[in-house]
Order: sequence, then structure tokens, then C-alpha cells
Amino acid sequence: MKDVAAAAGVALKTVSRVVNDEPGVNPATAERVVAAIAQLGYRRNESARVLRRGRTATIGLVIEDVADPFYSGMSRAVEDVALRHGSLVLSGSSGEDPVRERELVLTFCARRVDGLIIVPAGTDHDYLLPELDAGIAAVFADRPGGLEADTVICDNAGGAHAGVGHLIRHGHRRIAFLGDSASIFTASERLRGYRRALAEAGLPADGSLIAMGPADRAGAALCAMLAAPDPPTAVFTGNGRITVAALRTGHRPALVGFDDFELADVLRPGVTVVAQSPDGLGRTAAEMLFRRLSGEPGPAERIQLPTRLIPRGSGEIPPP
Amino acid sequence: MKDVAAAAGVALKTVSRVVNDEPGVNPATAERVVAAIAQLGYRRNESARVLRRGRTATIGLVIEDVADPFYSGMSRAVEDVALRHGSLVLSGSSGEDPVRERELVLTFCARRVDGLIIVPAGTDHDYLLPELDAGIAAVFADRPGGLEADTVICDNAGGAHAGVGHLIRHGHRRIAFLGDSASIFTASERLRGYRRALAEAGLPADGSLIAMGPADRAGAALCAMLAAPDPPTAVFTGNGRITVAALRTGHRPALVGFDDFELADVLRPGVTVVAQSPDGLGRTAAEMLFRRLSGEPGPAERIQLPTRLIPRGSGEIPPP
DNA sequence: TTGAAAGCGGTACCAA
DNA sequence: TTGGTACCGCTTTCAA
Repeated sequence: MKDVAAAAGVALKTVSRVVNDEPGVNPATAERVVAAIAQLGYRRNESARVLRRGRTATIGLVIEDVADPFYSGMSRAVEDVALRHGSLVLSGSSGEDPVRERELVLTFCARRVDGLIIVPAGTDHDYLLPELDAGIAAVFADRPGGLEADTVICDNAGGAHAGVGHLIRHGHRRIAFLGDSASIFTASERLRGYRRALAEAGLPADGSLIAMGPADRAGAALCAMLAAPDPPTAVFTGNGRITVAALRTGHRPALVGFDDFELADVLRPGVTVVAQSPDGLGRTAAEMLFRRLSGEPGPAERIQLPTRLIPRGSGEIPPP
Repeated sequence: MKDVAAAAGVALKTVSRVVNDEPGVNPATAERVVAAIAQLGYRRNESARVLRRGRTATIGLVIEDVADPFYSGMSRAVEDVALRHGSLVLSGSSGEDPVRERELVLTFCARRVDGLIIVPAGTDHDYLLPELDAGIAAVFADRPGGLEADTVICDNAGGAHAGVGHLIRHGHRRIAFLGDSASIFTASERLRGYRRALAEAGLPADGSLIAMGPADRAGAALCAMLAAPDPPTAVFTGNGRITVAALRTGHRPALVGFDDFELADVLRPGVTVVAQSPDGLGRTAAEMLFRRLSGEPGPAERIQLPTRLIPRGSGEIPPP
């Protein structure tokens, strides 16, 4: 910038004014400056600007895994909103590890991101308190975090309730639930919806029909259930990866899965799902964050997004 | 930091030494400083550090779309390598738009990223030259860029050649090619491989069996071909999205697709694919970038990764 | 309309 | 082993 000022024969401050479109610069002067900028290939150093102004125009996004279609869809939505607000996105995958989540968040904070969108891996977020005090905004997405803060989740219990109810209406009385580890908020919420649907229909709760754990064990769990005496006639799968794991077993009981996925309509039969919107989650979280960043006051909000049942065939198979 | 120094009763510089693990600090002094840091909840301001040191420990990643499984896989690999090198990743989606690509790259450069990994949307990268001169390293991934720079691509022509050859060996003589827009490097390379395979087998090149364009038109193109007199008995699809579009038509000619995808093995018949490795692409590009950042000299390298044919059924269907 | 000078929060270099 | 000071490149404040 100094060089530009010298080349244009003006003071540093004048160049700064031109670069920032500040008013009160003689058009002729401005033109000289612009010419000098072009000629020298000058580009403003954002680090210096950030240092001085305090705002980085960058937000941090911590998700579980970018390579998971659910989170990458969410990621894209966040990116788009950020772009509209002139911000960039630093992102990182926690891999469902609270320690890694914390490291990522603190690293982002050290870079002075303006705000954070976090898909919490852990439940304790006290480490965030000093950062929030320091003025960094935070929004939890997909799951609530361990402290009062803006949160966007989807209607997990309601969605599972609707999906299981759908199977019940098609005549099933023994319905299995394959879910992610019970320690994960979304998994336990969905289990709750499943239980409520059974109870409302007056069906017994049979613990042997419930398997909670990582997706790579879901297939084996399903096979075991189907091989047992009095097997389930239908399955509700608690997330996209588990649905795929169940399909991969080759068994084709009646099935409704939480999360939509590409090719769900191409399989035979088509896979009936309870769809949530990764886009909606990302967009809503980002918009909420930017609203806070632009100074919106008020207590922490909690937004719940609806789910949608999409019948495609697998959920309409009657019991044998 | 000033406050910490005051609290610990030492000079600014000493705090700096402690924070950076520089040698030559009395353990007792260091301890006092550490205590002051903890008590004040001090955290180093990275912006200031960057301003002074010139290195941001951040790299920029420009891909086509994070929500595309191919690129999100690549993204994850880049993120992992970056993390191992203590760097963060700023990422953005170009949406196959050269203007947006340029904007993203320049924005990243203004933030003084140390290096860039770019999946080029355009073919003209002269806008990068000043940045390269300014010392920013760049690696092109998935496609070559418009200037001499390190590049990692996969063996597109060879992969397509293998896939089409596979169909030919199973007796097909009329094989359609559904590819992305011919202006995209990978698409034209794969078309080249297709042509070479036909030529080597002494098969005629029939232009009516070739359709190039965005994935959302591929389905209609396939339907039109199959409805025409003397239809193809087999199809080679030029990328993952086009493979899915072809499957979605409901027609099931013999098919080999470029790119592996989740559920390819669950469909009936399983989908035979030419797999490339998004991970490998991301990892290799990132490692190359960090090698340059650590000062490795030498001319631009070009690495080509192999592809792998995975027979699953759809590619082994004989002609009727 | 333009400019000079003081800092933002660190690091680098040199002196004590 | 420790401290002082210049300075990174920009914005802000105030004066001309």
C-alpha cells in the first residue's frame, strides 16, 4: 500500500480510502490510485486489516465428517450463506471425537473467526465460555450442545415416530430399531420416537429388537435378529449409513430409514425414508449466526426443522 | 500478551518466548508466565502473528462442489494431510464457473493462504501468475490448469479404455458413451479412451452413440438412443452423476461407469465401475503442496494416478 | 479533500 | 537468560 501511495504520489491514507470505497476522494486522485494499484498488482493484506478491525469475515464450521453426504450437503449450504455475507468458511471434521472437536474450535478461535457453527461431538462445551465472552458467536447444529446457545436441530423424535407409525399402519407388529450409539443425541431422540409410536399402538417394547451402535455393526445386528426365533417383520434404521448397512446384508424386510439418500429411488423396491434436510440445517444455522453477528440481541433460540416421510415401496411391504 | 507480561512481571518478549516454546527461558520464569496465561485466559492472536511472520498455516481448496461425494472425499483427504502439517483449510465451491473459481482463489490469496489446491473450472490461469510470484504455491488436482504447475490427475483415458474394453470383451459392438461437457478435461480424456478402445477392436465410431453434456440431460439422451433404430447394447457413463442419471431411467443395458459410488454393489445387478480414488487425489495433491511449502525445488511435476475396474454384474451382461 | 501519526498484537533482531 | 525496540500493513483519529 505504501508502494502504491508512492507511485500515485499520494498519502497512504488516500490509498486506503480508495481501496475501501470511502467517500471524500477526488475522482481524479482516485483514478491515479487505481492506476497505480493495477500497475503494481497490489492486493490488500487481509491479515493486517483483520488485526486492525477485529473482524475476520471468516466463520468456522465443525462437523463430523465432510465426506459424509449429510454433512457435506450441510457444509455446502453454510458455504453459500457465508458467501452471500462476504465471509469465508474454515471447516474441520471432528470424527465424533470430543477432544478433536475442542481442538478444532479453539484453533478456529485463535484465528479469530467471527462465529462458529458446531455439530457437537461432545456434551461438555464449557471450554467455549471464554470465547463467547470474547464475543465469538456460536450456533449448534444437528444436535444441542452443552450450554445455552442458538441451536438448530430437526424433529428427530417426530420423524422416527412418523416412520415407525407408517410401518405399524401397514400391519407390522414386530419392528426392529437399528440406531447409532445411544450416546448420540439424534440417535436417542429417534429411539424415543420409535418407543412412543409402539406405545401408542399398544405394541410391546421388545429390547431384543433394538440395536444401538456404529453403522459398521448394524448389518450383523440385523442378521442376528432375523435369524432369531420370532424375527421382526420390519426395520426402522436410524440414519443413512445404517440404512445402507442394512441394505448391504441382502435381506429385504419392510424398511423405513431415517435420512434420504441418493439412489433410494433406484433400488428395488425403492427405499421409504424419513427425510430431513441437510441444506435446511446448514442454511438455518448460518443465517442465525449471521443474524447474531449483525447484532441481533435476545436469548438463545432453538429452531426445530420438520421431517418428511417419502414412501417408495420398502416401507409399504406388508408382513408375511 | 501485554497484560500477561504485566501480570507475570516480565517483558513482552519473554511471554512470546514461552508461548512459542523458544529455548532459553528460565523454568521458574516460564512457570510464572504460564500461570498468568492460564489465569487471564490468554490466547494468542493469530492474525497478528500472521501479519508479522508472513505464513498463515492455512491452505485454500477450490473444488467444484463440496456436496458431490467425489469432491467431499477429496476434501476430507486434504483436510487430514493439512492437519498433520498443522494447517487449516479454507474451502470453496466453484460450481464449475471459472469466474467464481477466480474470485475464490483471489479471495484466498488476499487472506494470504500459504498454498492452493485447485480443481480448475476454467482453462486460463494467468490471474494466478502474480500470486505465484508472490510466493504462493499451487497444485492443480483432478484436471490440469492453464499453466505450468504441479498437477495430480488420474488416468482418465486409460480408465475409460479399460472400461470400454471390458464391454467389448463381453461381446458388445454398439457401445454408447454418455459424458460430461466436452469442454471439461476429464470428460474429453475419457471420450478419447473410449474412442481408442473402439478403434483397437476395429469397431466403427458412431457419433449418434455419443452424448456429451451435463448430468441432468444424460437420462434423456440415453432414452433417445435406446429408442432409435439399431440401439446400443451397452453404455459407458463418464462420471458418477451420469451413471446415476442413467440408472434412474429404469433401462438396464449393459453398463460400465466411471467413478465408484456407494450402493453400486447393492443395486441388482451390481454396477461395474472404473474406480478412481478421490482420497488418493486429495492426499497426493496436499502432500505435493506441503512438499513445495517446505521448500522443495524443481520443475512442475505431473502425477497420474491409476484407475481400477471393479466388475459387479452390469458390465458383464452379454448383448441380447 | 488530503495527510500525519498512533496503534492493532505479535515477532525479529540486537543489546544488556 | 532477559529486555528494548523496530516493524509487519492496515485502519482510525485528528488536524490541515
